[in-house]
Formats: sequence, C-alpha cells, structure tokens
Amino acid sequence: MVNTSGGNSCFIETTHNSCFDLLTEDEKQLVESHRLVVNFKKGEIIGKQGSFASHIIFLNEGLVKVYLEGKPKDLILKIVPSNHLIGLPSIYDGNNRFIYSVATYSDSSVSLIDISLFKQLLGMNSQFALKIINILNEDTALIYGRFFCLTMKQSHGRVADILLCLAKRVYKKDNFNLAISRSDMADLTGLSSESVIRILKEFKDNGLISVAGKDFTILDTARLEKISQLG
Amino acid sequence: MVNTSGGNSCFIETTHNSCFDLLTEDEKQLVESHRLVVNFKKGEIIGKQGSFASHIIFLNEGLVKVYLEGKPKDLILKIVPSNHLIGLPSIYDGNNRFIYSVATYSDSSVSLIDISLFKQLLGMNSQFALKIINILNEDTALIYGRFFCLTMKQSHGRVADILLCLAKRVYKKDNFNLAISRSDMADLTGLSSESVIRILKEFKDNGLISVAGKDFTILDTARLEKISQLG
DNA sequence: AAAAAAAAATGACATAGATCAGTTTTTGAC
DNA sequence: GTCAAAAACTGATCTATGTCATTTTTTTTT
Repeated sequence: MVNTSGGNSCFIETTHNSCFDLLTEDEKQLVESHRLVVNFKKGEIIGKQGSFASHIIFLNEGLVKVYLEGKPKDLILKIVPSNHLIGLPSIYDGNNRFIYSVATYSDSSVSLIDISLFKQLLGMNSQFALKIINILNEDTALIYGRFFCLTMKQSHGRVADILLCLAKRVYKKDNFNLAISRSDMADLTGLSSESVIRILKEFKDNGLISVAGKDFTILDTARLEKISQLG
Repeated sequence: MVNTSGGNSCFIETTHNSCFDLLTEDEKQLVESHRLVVNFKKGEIIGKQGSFASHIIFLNEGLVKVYLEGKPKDLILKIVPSNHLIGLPSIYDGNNRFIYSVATYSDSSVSLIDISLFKQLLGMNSQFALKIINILNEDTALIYGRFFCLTMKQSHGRVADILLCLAKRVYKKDNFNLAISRSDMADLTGLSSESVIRILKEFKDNGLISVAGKDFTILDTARLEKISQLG
C-alpha cells in the first residue's frame, strides 16, 4: 500500500480525524475545550520552522504546504489536505520546536491543540499513542518516497509524478483546474519553473496531457506512469 | 538540538536502549524471552525493502546502512551505529513491510524483537509508546536534514558534510581510518565516486583535510563547516 | 477598460556533475 | 612474494538542468 520507491510521492489519502475516536469521552471533552480554531488566508504562514511549537495543528479545511526553509529555495516536504494533523514531529522530549514551516496554498481553517495536552493524552491513552505512531509511520513512508523521487528521478519523471499525484489524489479526476502556480510546481518538483514549463510543453506536444493555462487534462496515464517510474 | 536545515546530516547520537527501561519487569522479561540474537558479516543484508517485517531490529554491535533500493543506485537514508532500533516505521496497521533495506557496513550483531510483541507493548505501556514516538520524531528530523542536504546542497557541501559527520559522530576524533570505500561515500553523498575523489583531492590541496588512502585528518573544521552550510 | 503587475513562455547560454575510458595503486588469495 | 581482482585516481567529454534576458499572456488594480 505505502509505496516507497518508484511510485508516486504526493501526499497521504487517509485522514487523521479518526485518531480522536480512540479517546474516551472525558479525553475528547478535554481536547474540545482546549481547541482553538483559527483561519488563515491564502499564502499565510501557520507555523515557522525553528519557532516554539505550542500546538499540534489539525487542518479542518484548506490546502497547505510543509517545507524546510533554505537560502535560495525552500524544500517542500509534503502537501497536506484537510483533515490531517500537522506538527506531530514537534513532539519531542527536548524543546518543542517546529522542525518545518507550514504555509497555506489556499484559505484554510485549523484547530490548534495544546502540545502539552497532546503529550498528556499520549501518555494516558496507549491506543491513541499507537494510532499516532501509525500516522507518523505513514508519513515517514511518504517522505521517503518523495526523498527518493527528488534525488533519484530526473526532471521528466518528477513532473510526471506530480501530475499523476495531482490528478489521483488532490483533484481525483483526470481533468482539473490547478490551484497552484508553475512556480509552486517547480518548488514541488525541485526544478526551476522554466524547466517545469518546458517539460509540460513537451508532454503536451507528445499527447500525454492537454494544458491550457491552469486547465489540465491527463490524456495518457499509462505513459505518464512509465515516465514517472524512472524517467 | 535537532538540526534540520543547513547543518550536518549524518546520524543520531542518542542511543535507543534506554526505551526499554520504561517497561515493567514483566514486560522486560517478555522481550528478553522473545529476543533472537543474530550475527551478520560485513556486507550482508539484514532486512529487505518490501519483504514482510516480522521483527523490530535492535543493533547491539556494528554499523549498518538503511537505504531505499533504486534501479541504477540506492538512496542511503541513514547510517545507524550500535544501540539503535531499526525498522520502527514497519509498525503499521496494514501489512508490516520493511519500507527500506538494511545492510551491514561491518560485522554486526542484532537482537530481533517480534513485531507483534512490540506492538502489544506499545498498546499496553503508553510511556513506552511515548518514548518510541520521541525516537521516531528524532529520526524524522534527521532524515529531513539529509533530505535537505541531498537536494539543496551541491557537491562540495555534501562532501564537507559527510566528512564532518564522520569525524564528529562516527569516529569522534579529527583523524580516523575510514571503514567505508569511496564508492560508499559516493552513495552517502548522492554523487559519483569520481566526483567524491576529485573533491577530496581539492580539499586536500586547499589544506582542509589530509588524506592518505583511508587515513583522514580534518585540518580546518571551521572552513569545512562553512562549505557544508551551503557550498 | 486601461494600466500595472505578475505569471507564463521561449531562446541562448553556462555549468555542475555524470559518464566513459583509461592508468595506477591497493588488497587479497594462493 | 606473485598474481589477480578490486578500488582509487585522472583526464576528456557529454548532458541535463539552471540561469539570464526577453516577450507574451494573464491577472489585478484603479
């Protein structure tokens, strides 16, 4: 199920909301009463790498990117859709820092859960802890896949990969109106925007996709998948 | 403490044996009685990506690499020294598969702990589970650092990085006799062995290090660190 | 609706690092 | 200690992709 090498490396489909089902009524109540709902506009930063992580983030609605800040360019670790937990790796014995930055692609709503409450729950409820371990491990598999993709595949493979990912996981259909810019796609693939544009044109010329502005249609999934494997 | 961007990306110093201290005497006994000790020679494969992960691995003695298998080249995720747990990400609700391969750099001894027993312990003992979450998160931070290093730094930075890592963490002194080959260093840095050799020569010519065969001495840590930052 | 700003597209060029084809050195076996 | 095999090294290319400079298109603002 979890595909490490070769495959697609976009984001996890399974949602994280179910983990709260493992809490007792009292524990749920505790979370509910300590939950803060905050809205963010497109492009805003929800969490900043290195800063004190006071809360675990649950994305109610929206689309965000999780990334490491770099001098010339950032490294996007993953895209996270709604109903996912963000910031779990900040749960760390030492100081609870954000190990990455989080910013919105579109208007988003998040619930903030106090990190010490969250740790308390983990220490109280081992079934909940086990579920969180599951979520962390699923995430790890995802990041490994992306790590592999960005270090071992070359440009065509990476673009094919991201196109398939967008179709299959984000929009769940073969034709979609892309919410992100070419420059975002460049960040996502670790390429320059010029390269992304050139490769998209190539794919278009070869009948793999049709592109008109932000309207994309995947025409030849099979061939794209082949290219994604190691092209 | 955990350095994500910029810094060194080799492996984690803190050992994992302490996590077992959180078990009760009965639980410890259970682990002890189900533990299998196995020895591996240099270059042998301990775990194979994709195969069924029946056990969690604890490295008693030795040095191993954890890597994703790739067609032309593998991607080394991390080097793991003794007293570390390996294979924790296999703890996954679905099928327990190895999400990576594990092979020895040198003769090694491991303890194998049945994965369902391990899961059982996690479900029983929430303090233990919390500790495992900590270990997973520390690991995640490490991998992020390496991900950043291999995607954002160029060749000189990567080689400087690995040299510093070897000196600081593996051998814990500035002069050491390297156990791994240039080709292993290439794998570790994601470069070709020719490039590694050329850069080592360059560093040598510039008085940053001295190299004679497998004997390395770090001469100018400060400058190497600068190069490692983003060179 | 016009003007300004941002994003997308295109072409020319530069370059980091891979690949290839060799030579030299080291290691290991008998 | 000799020979064979592997590893280390070197130099000459090659190529994928980034960078830069410019134009066209789209989006946003007024």
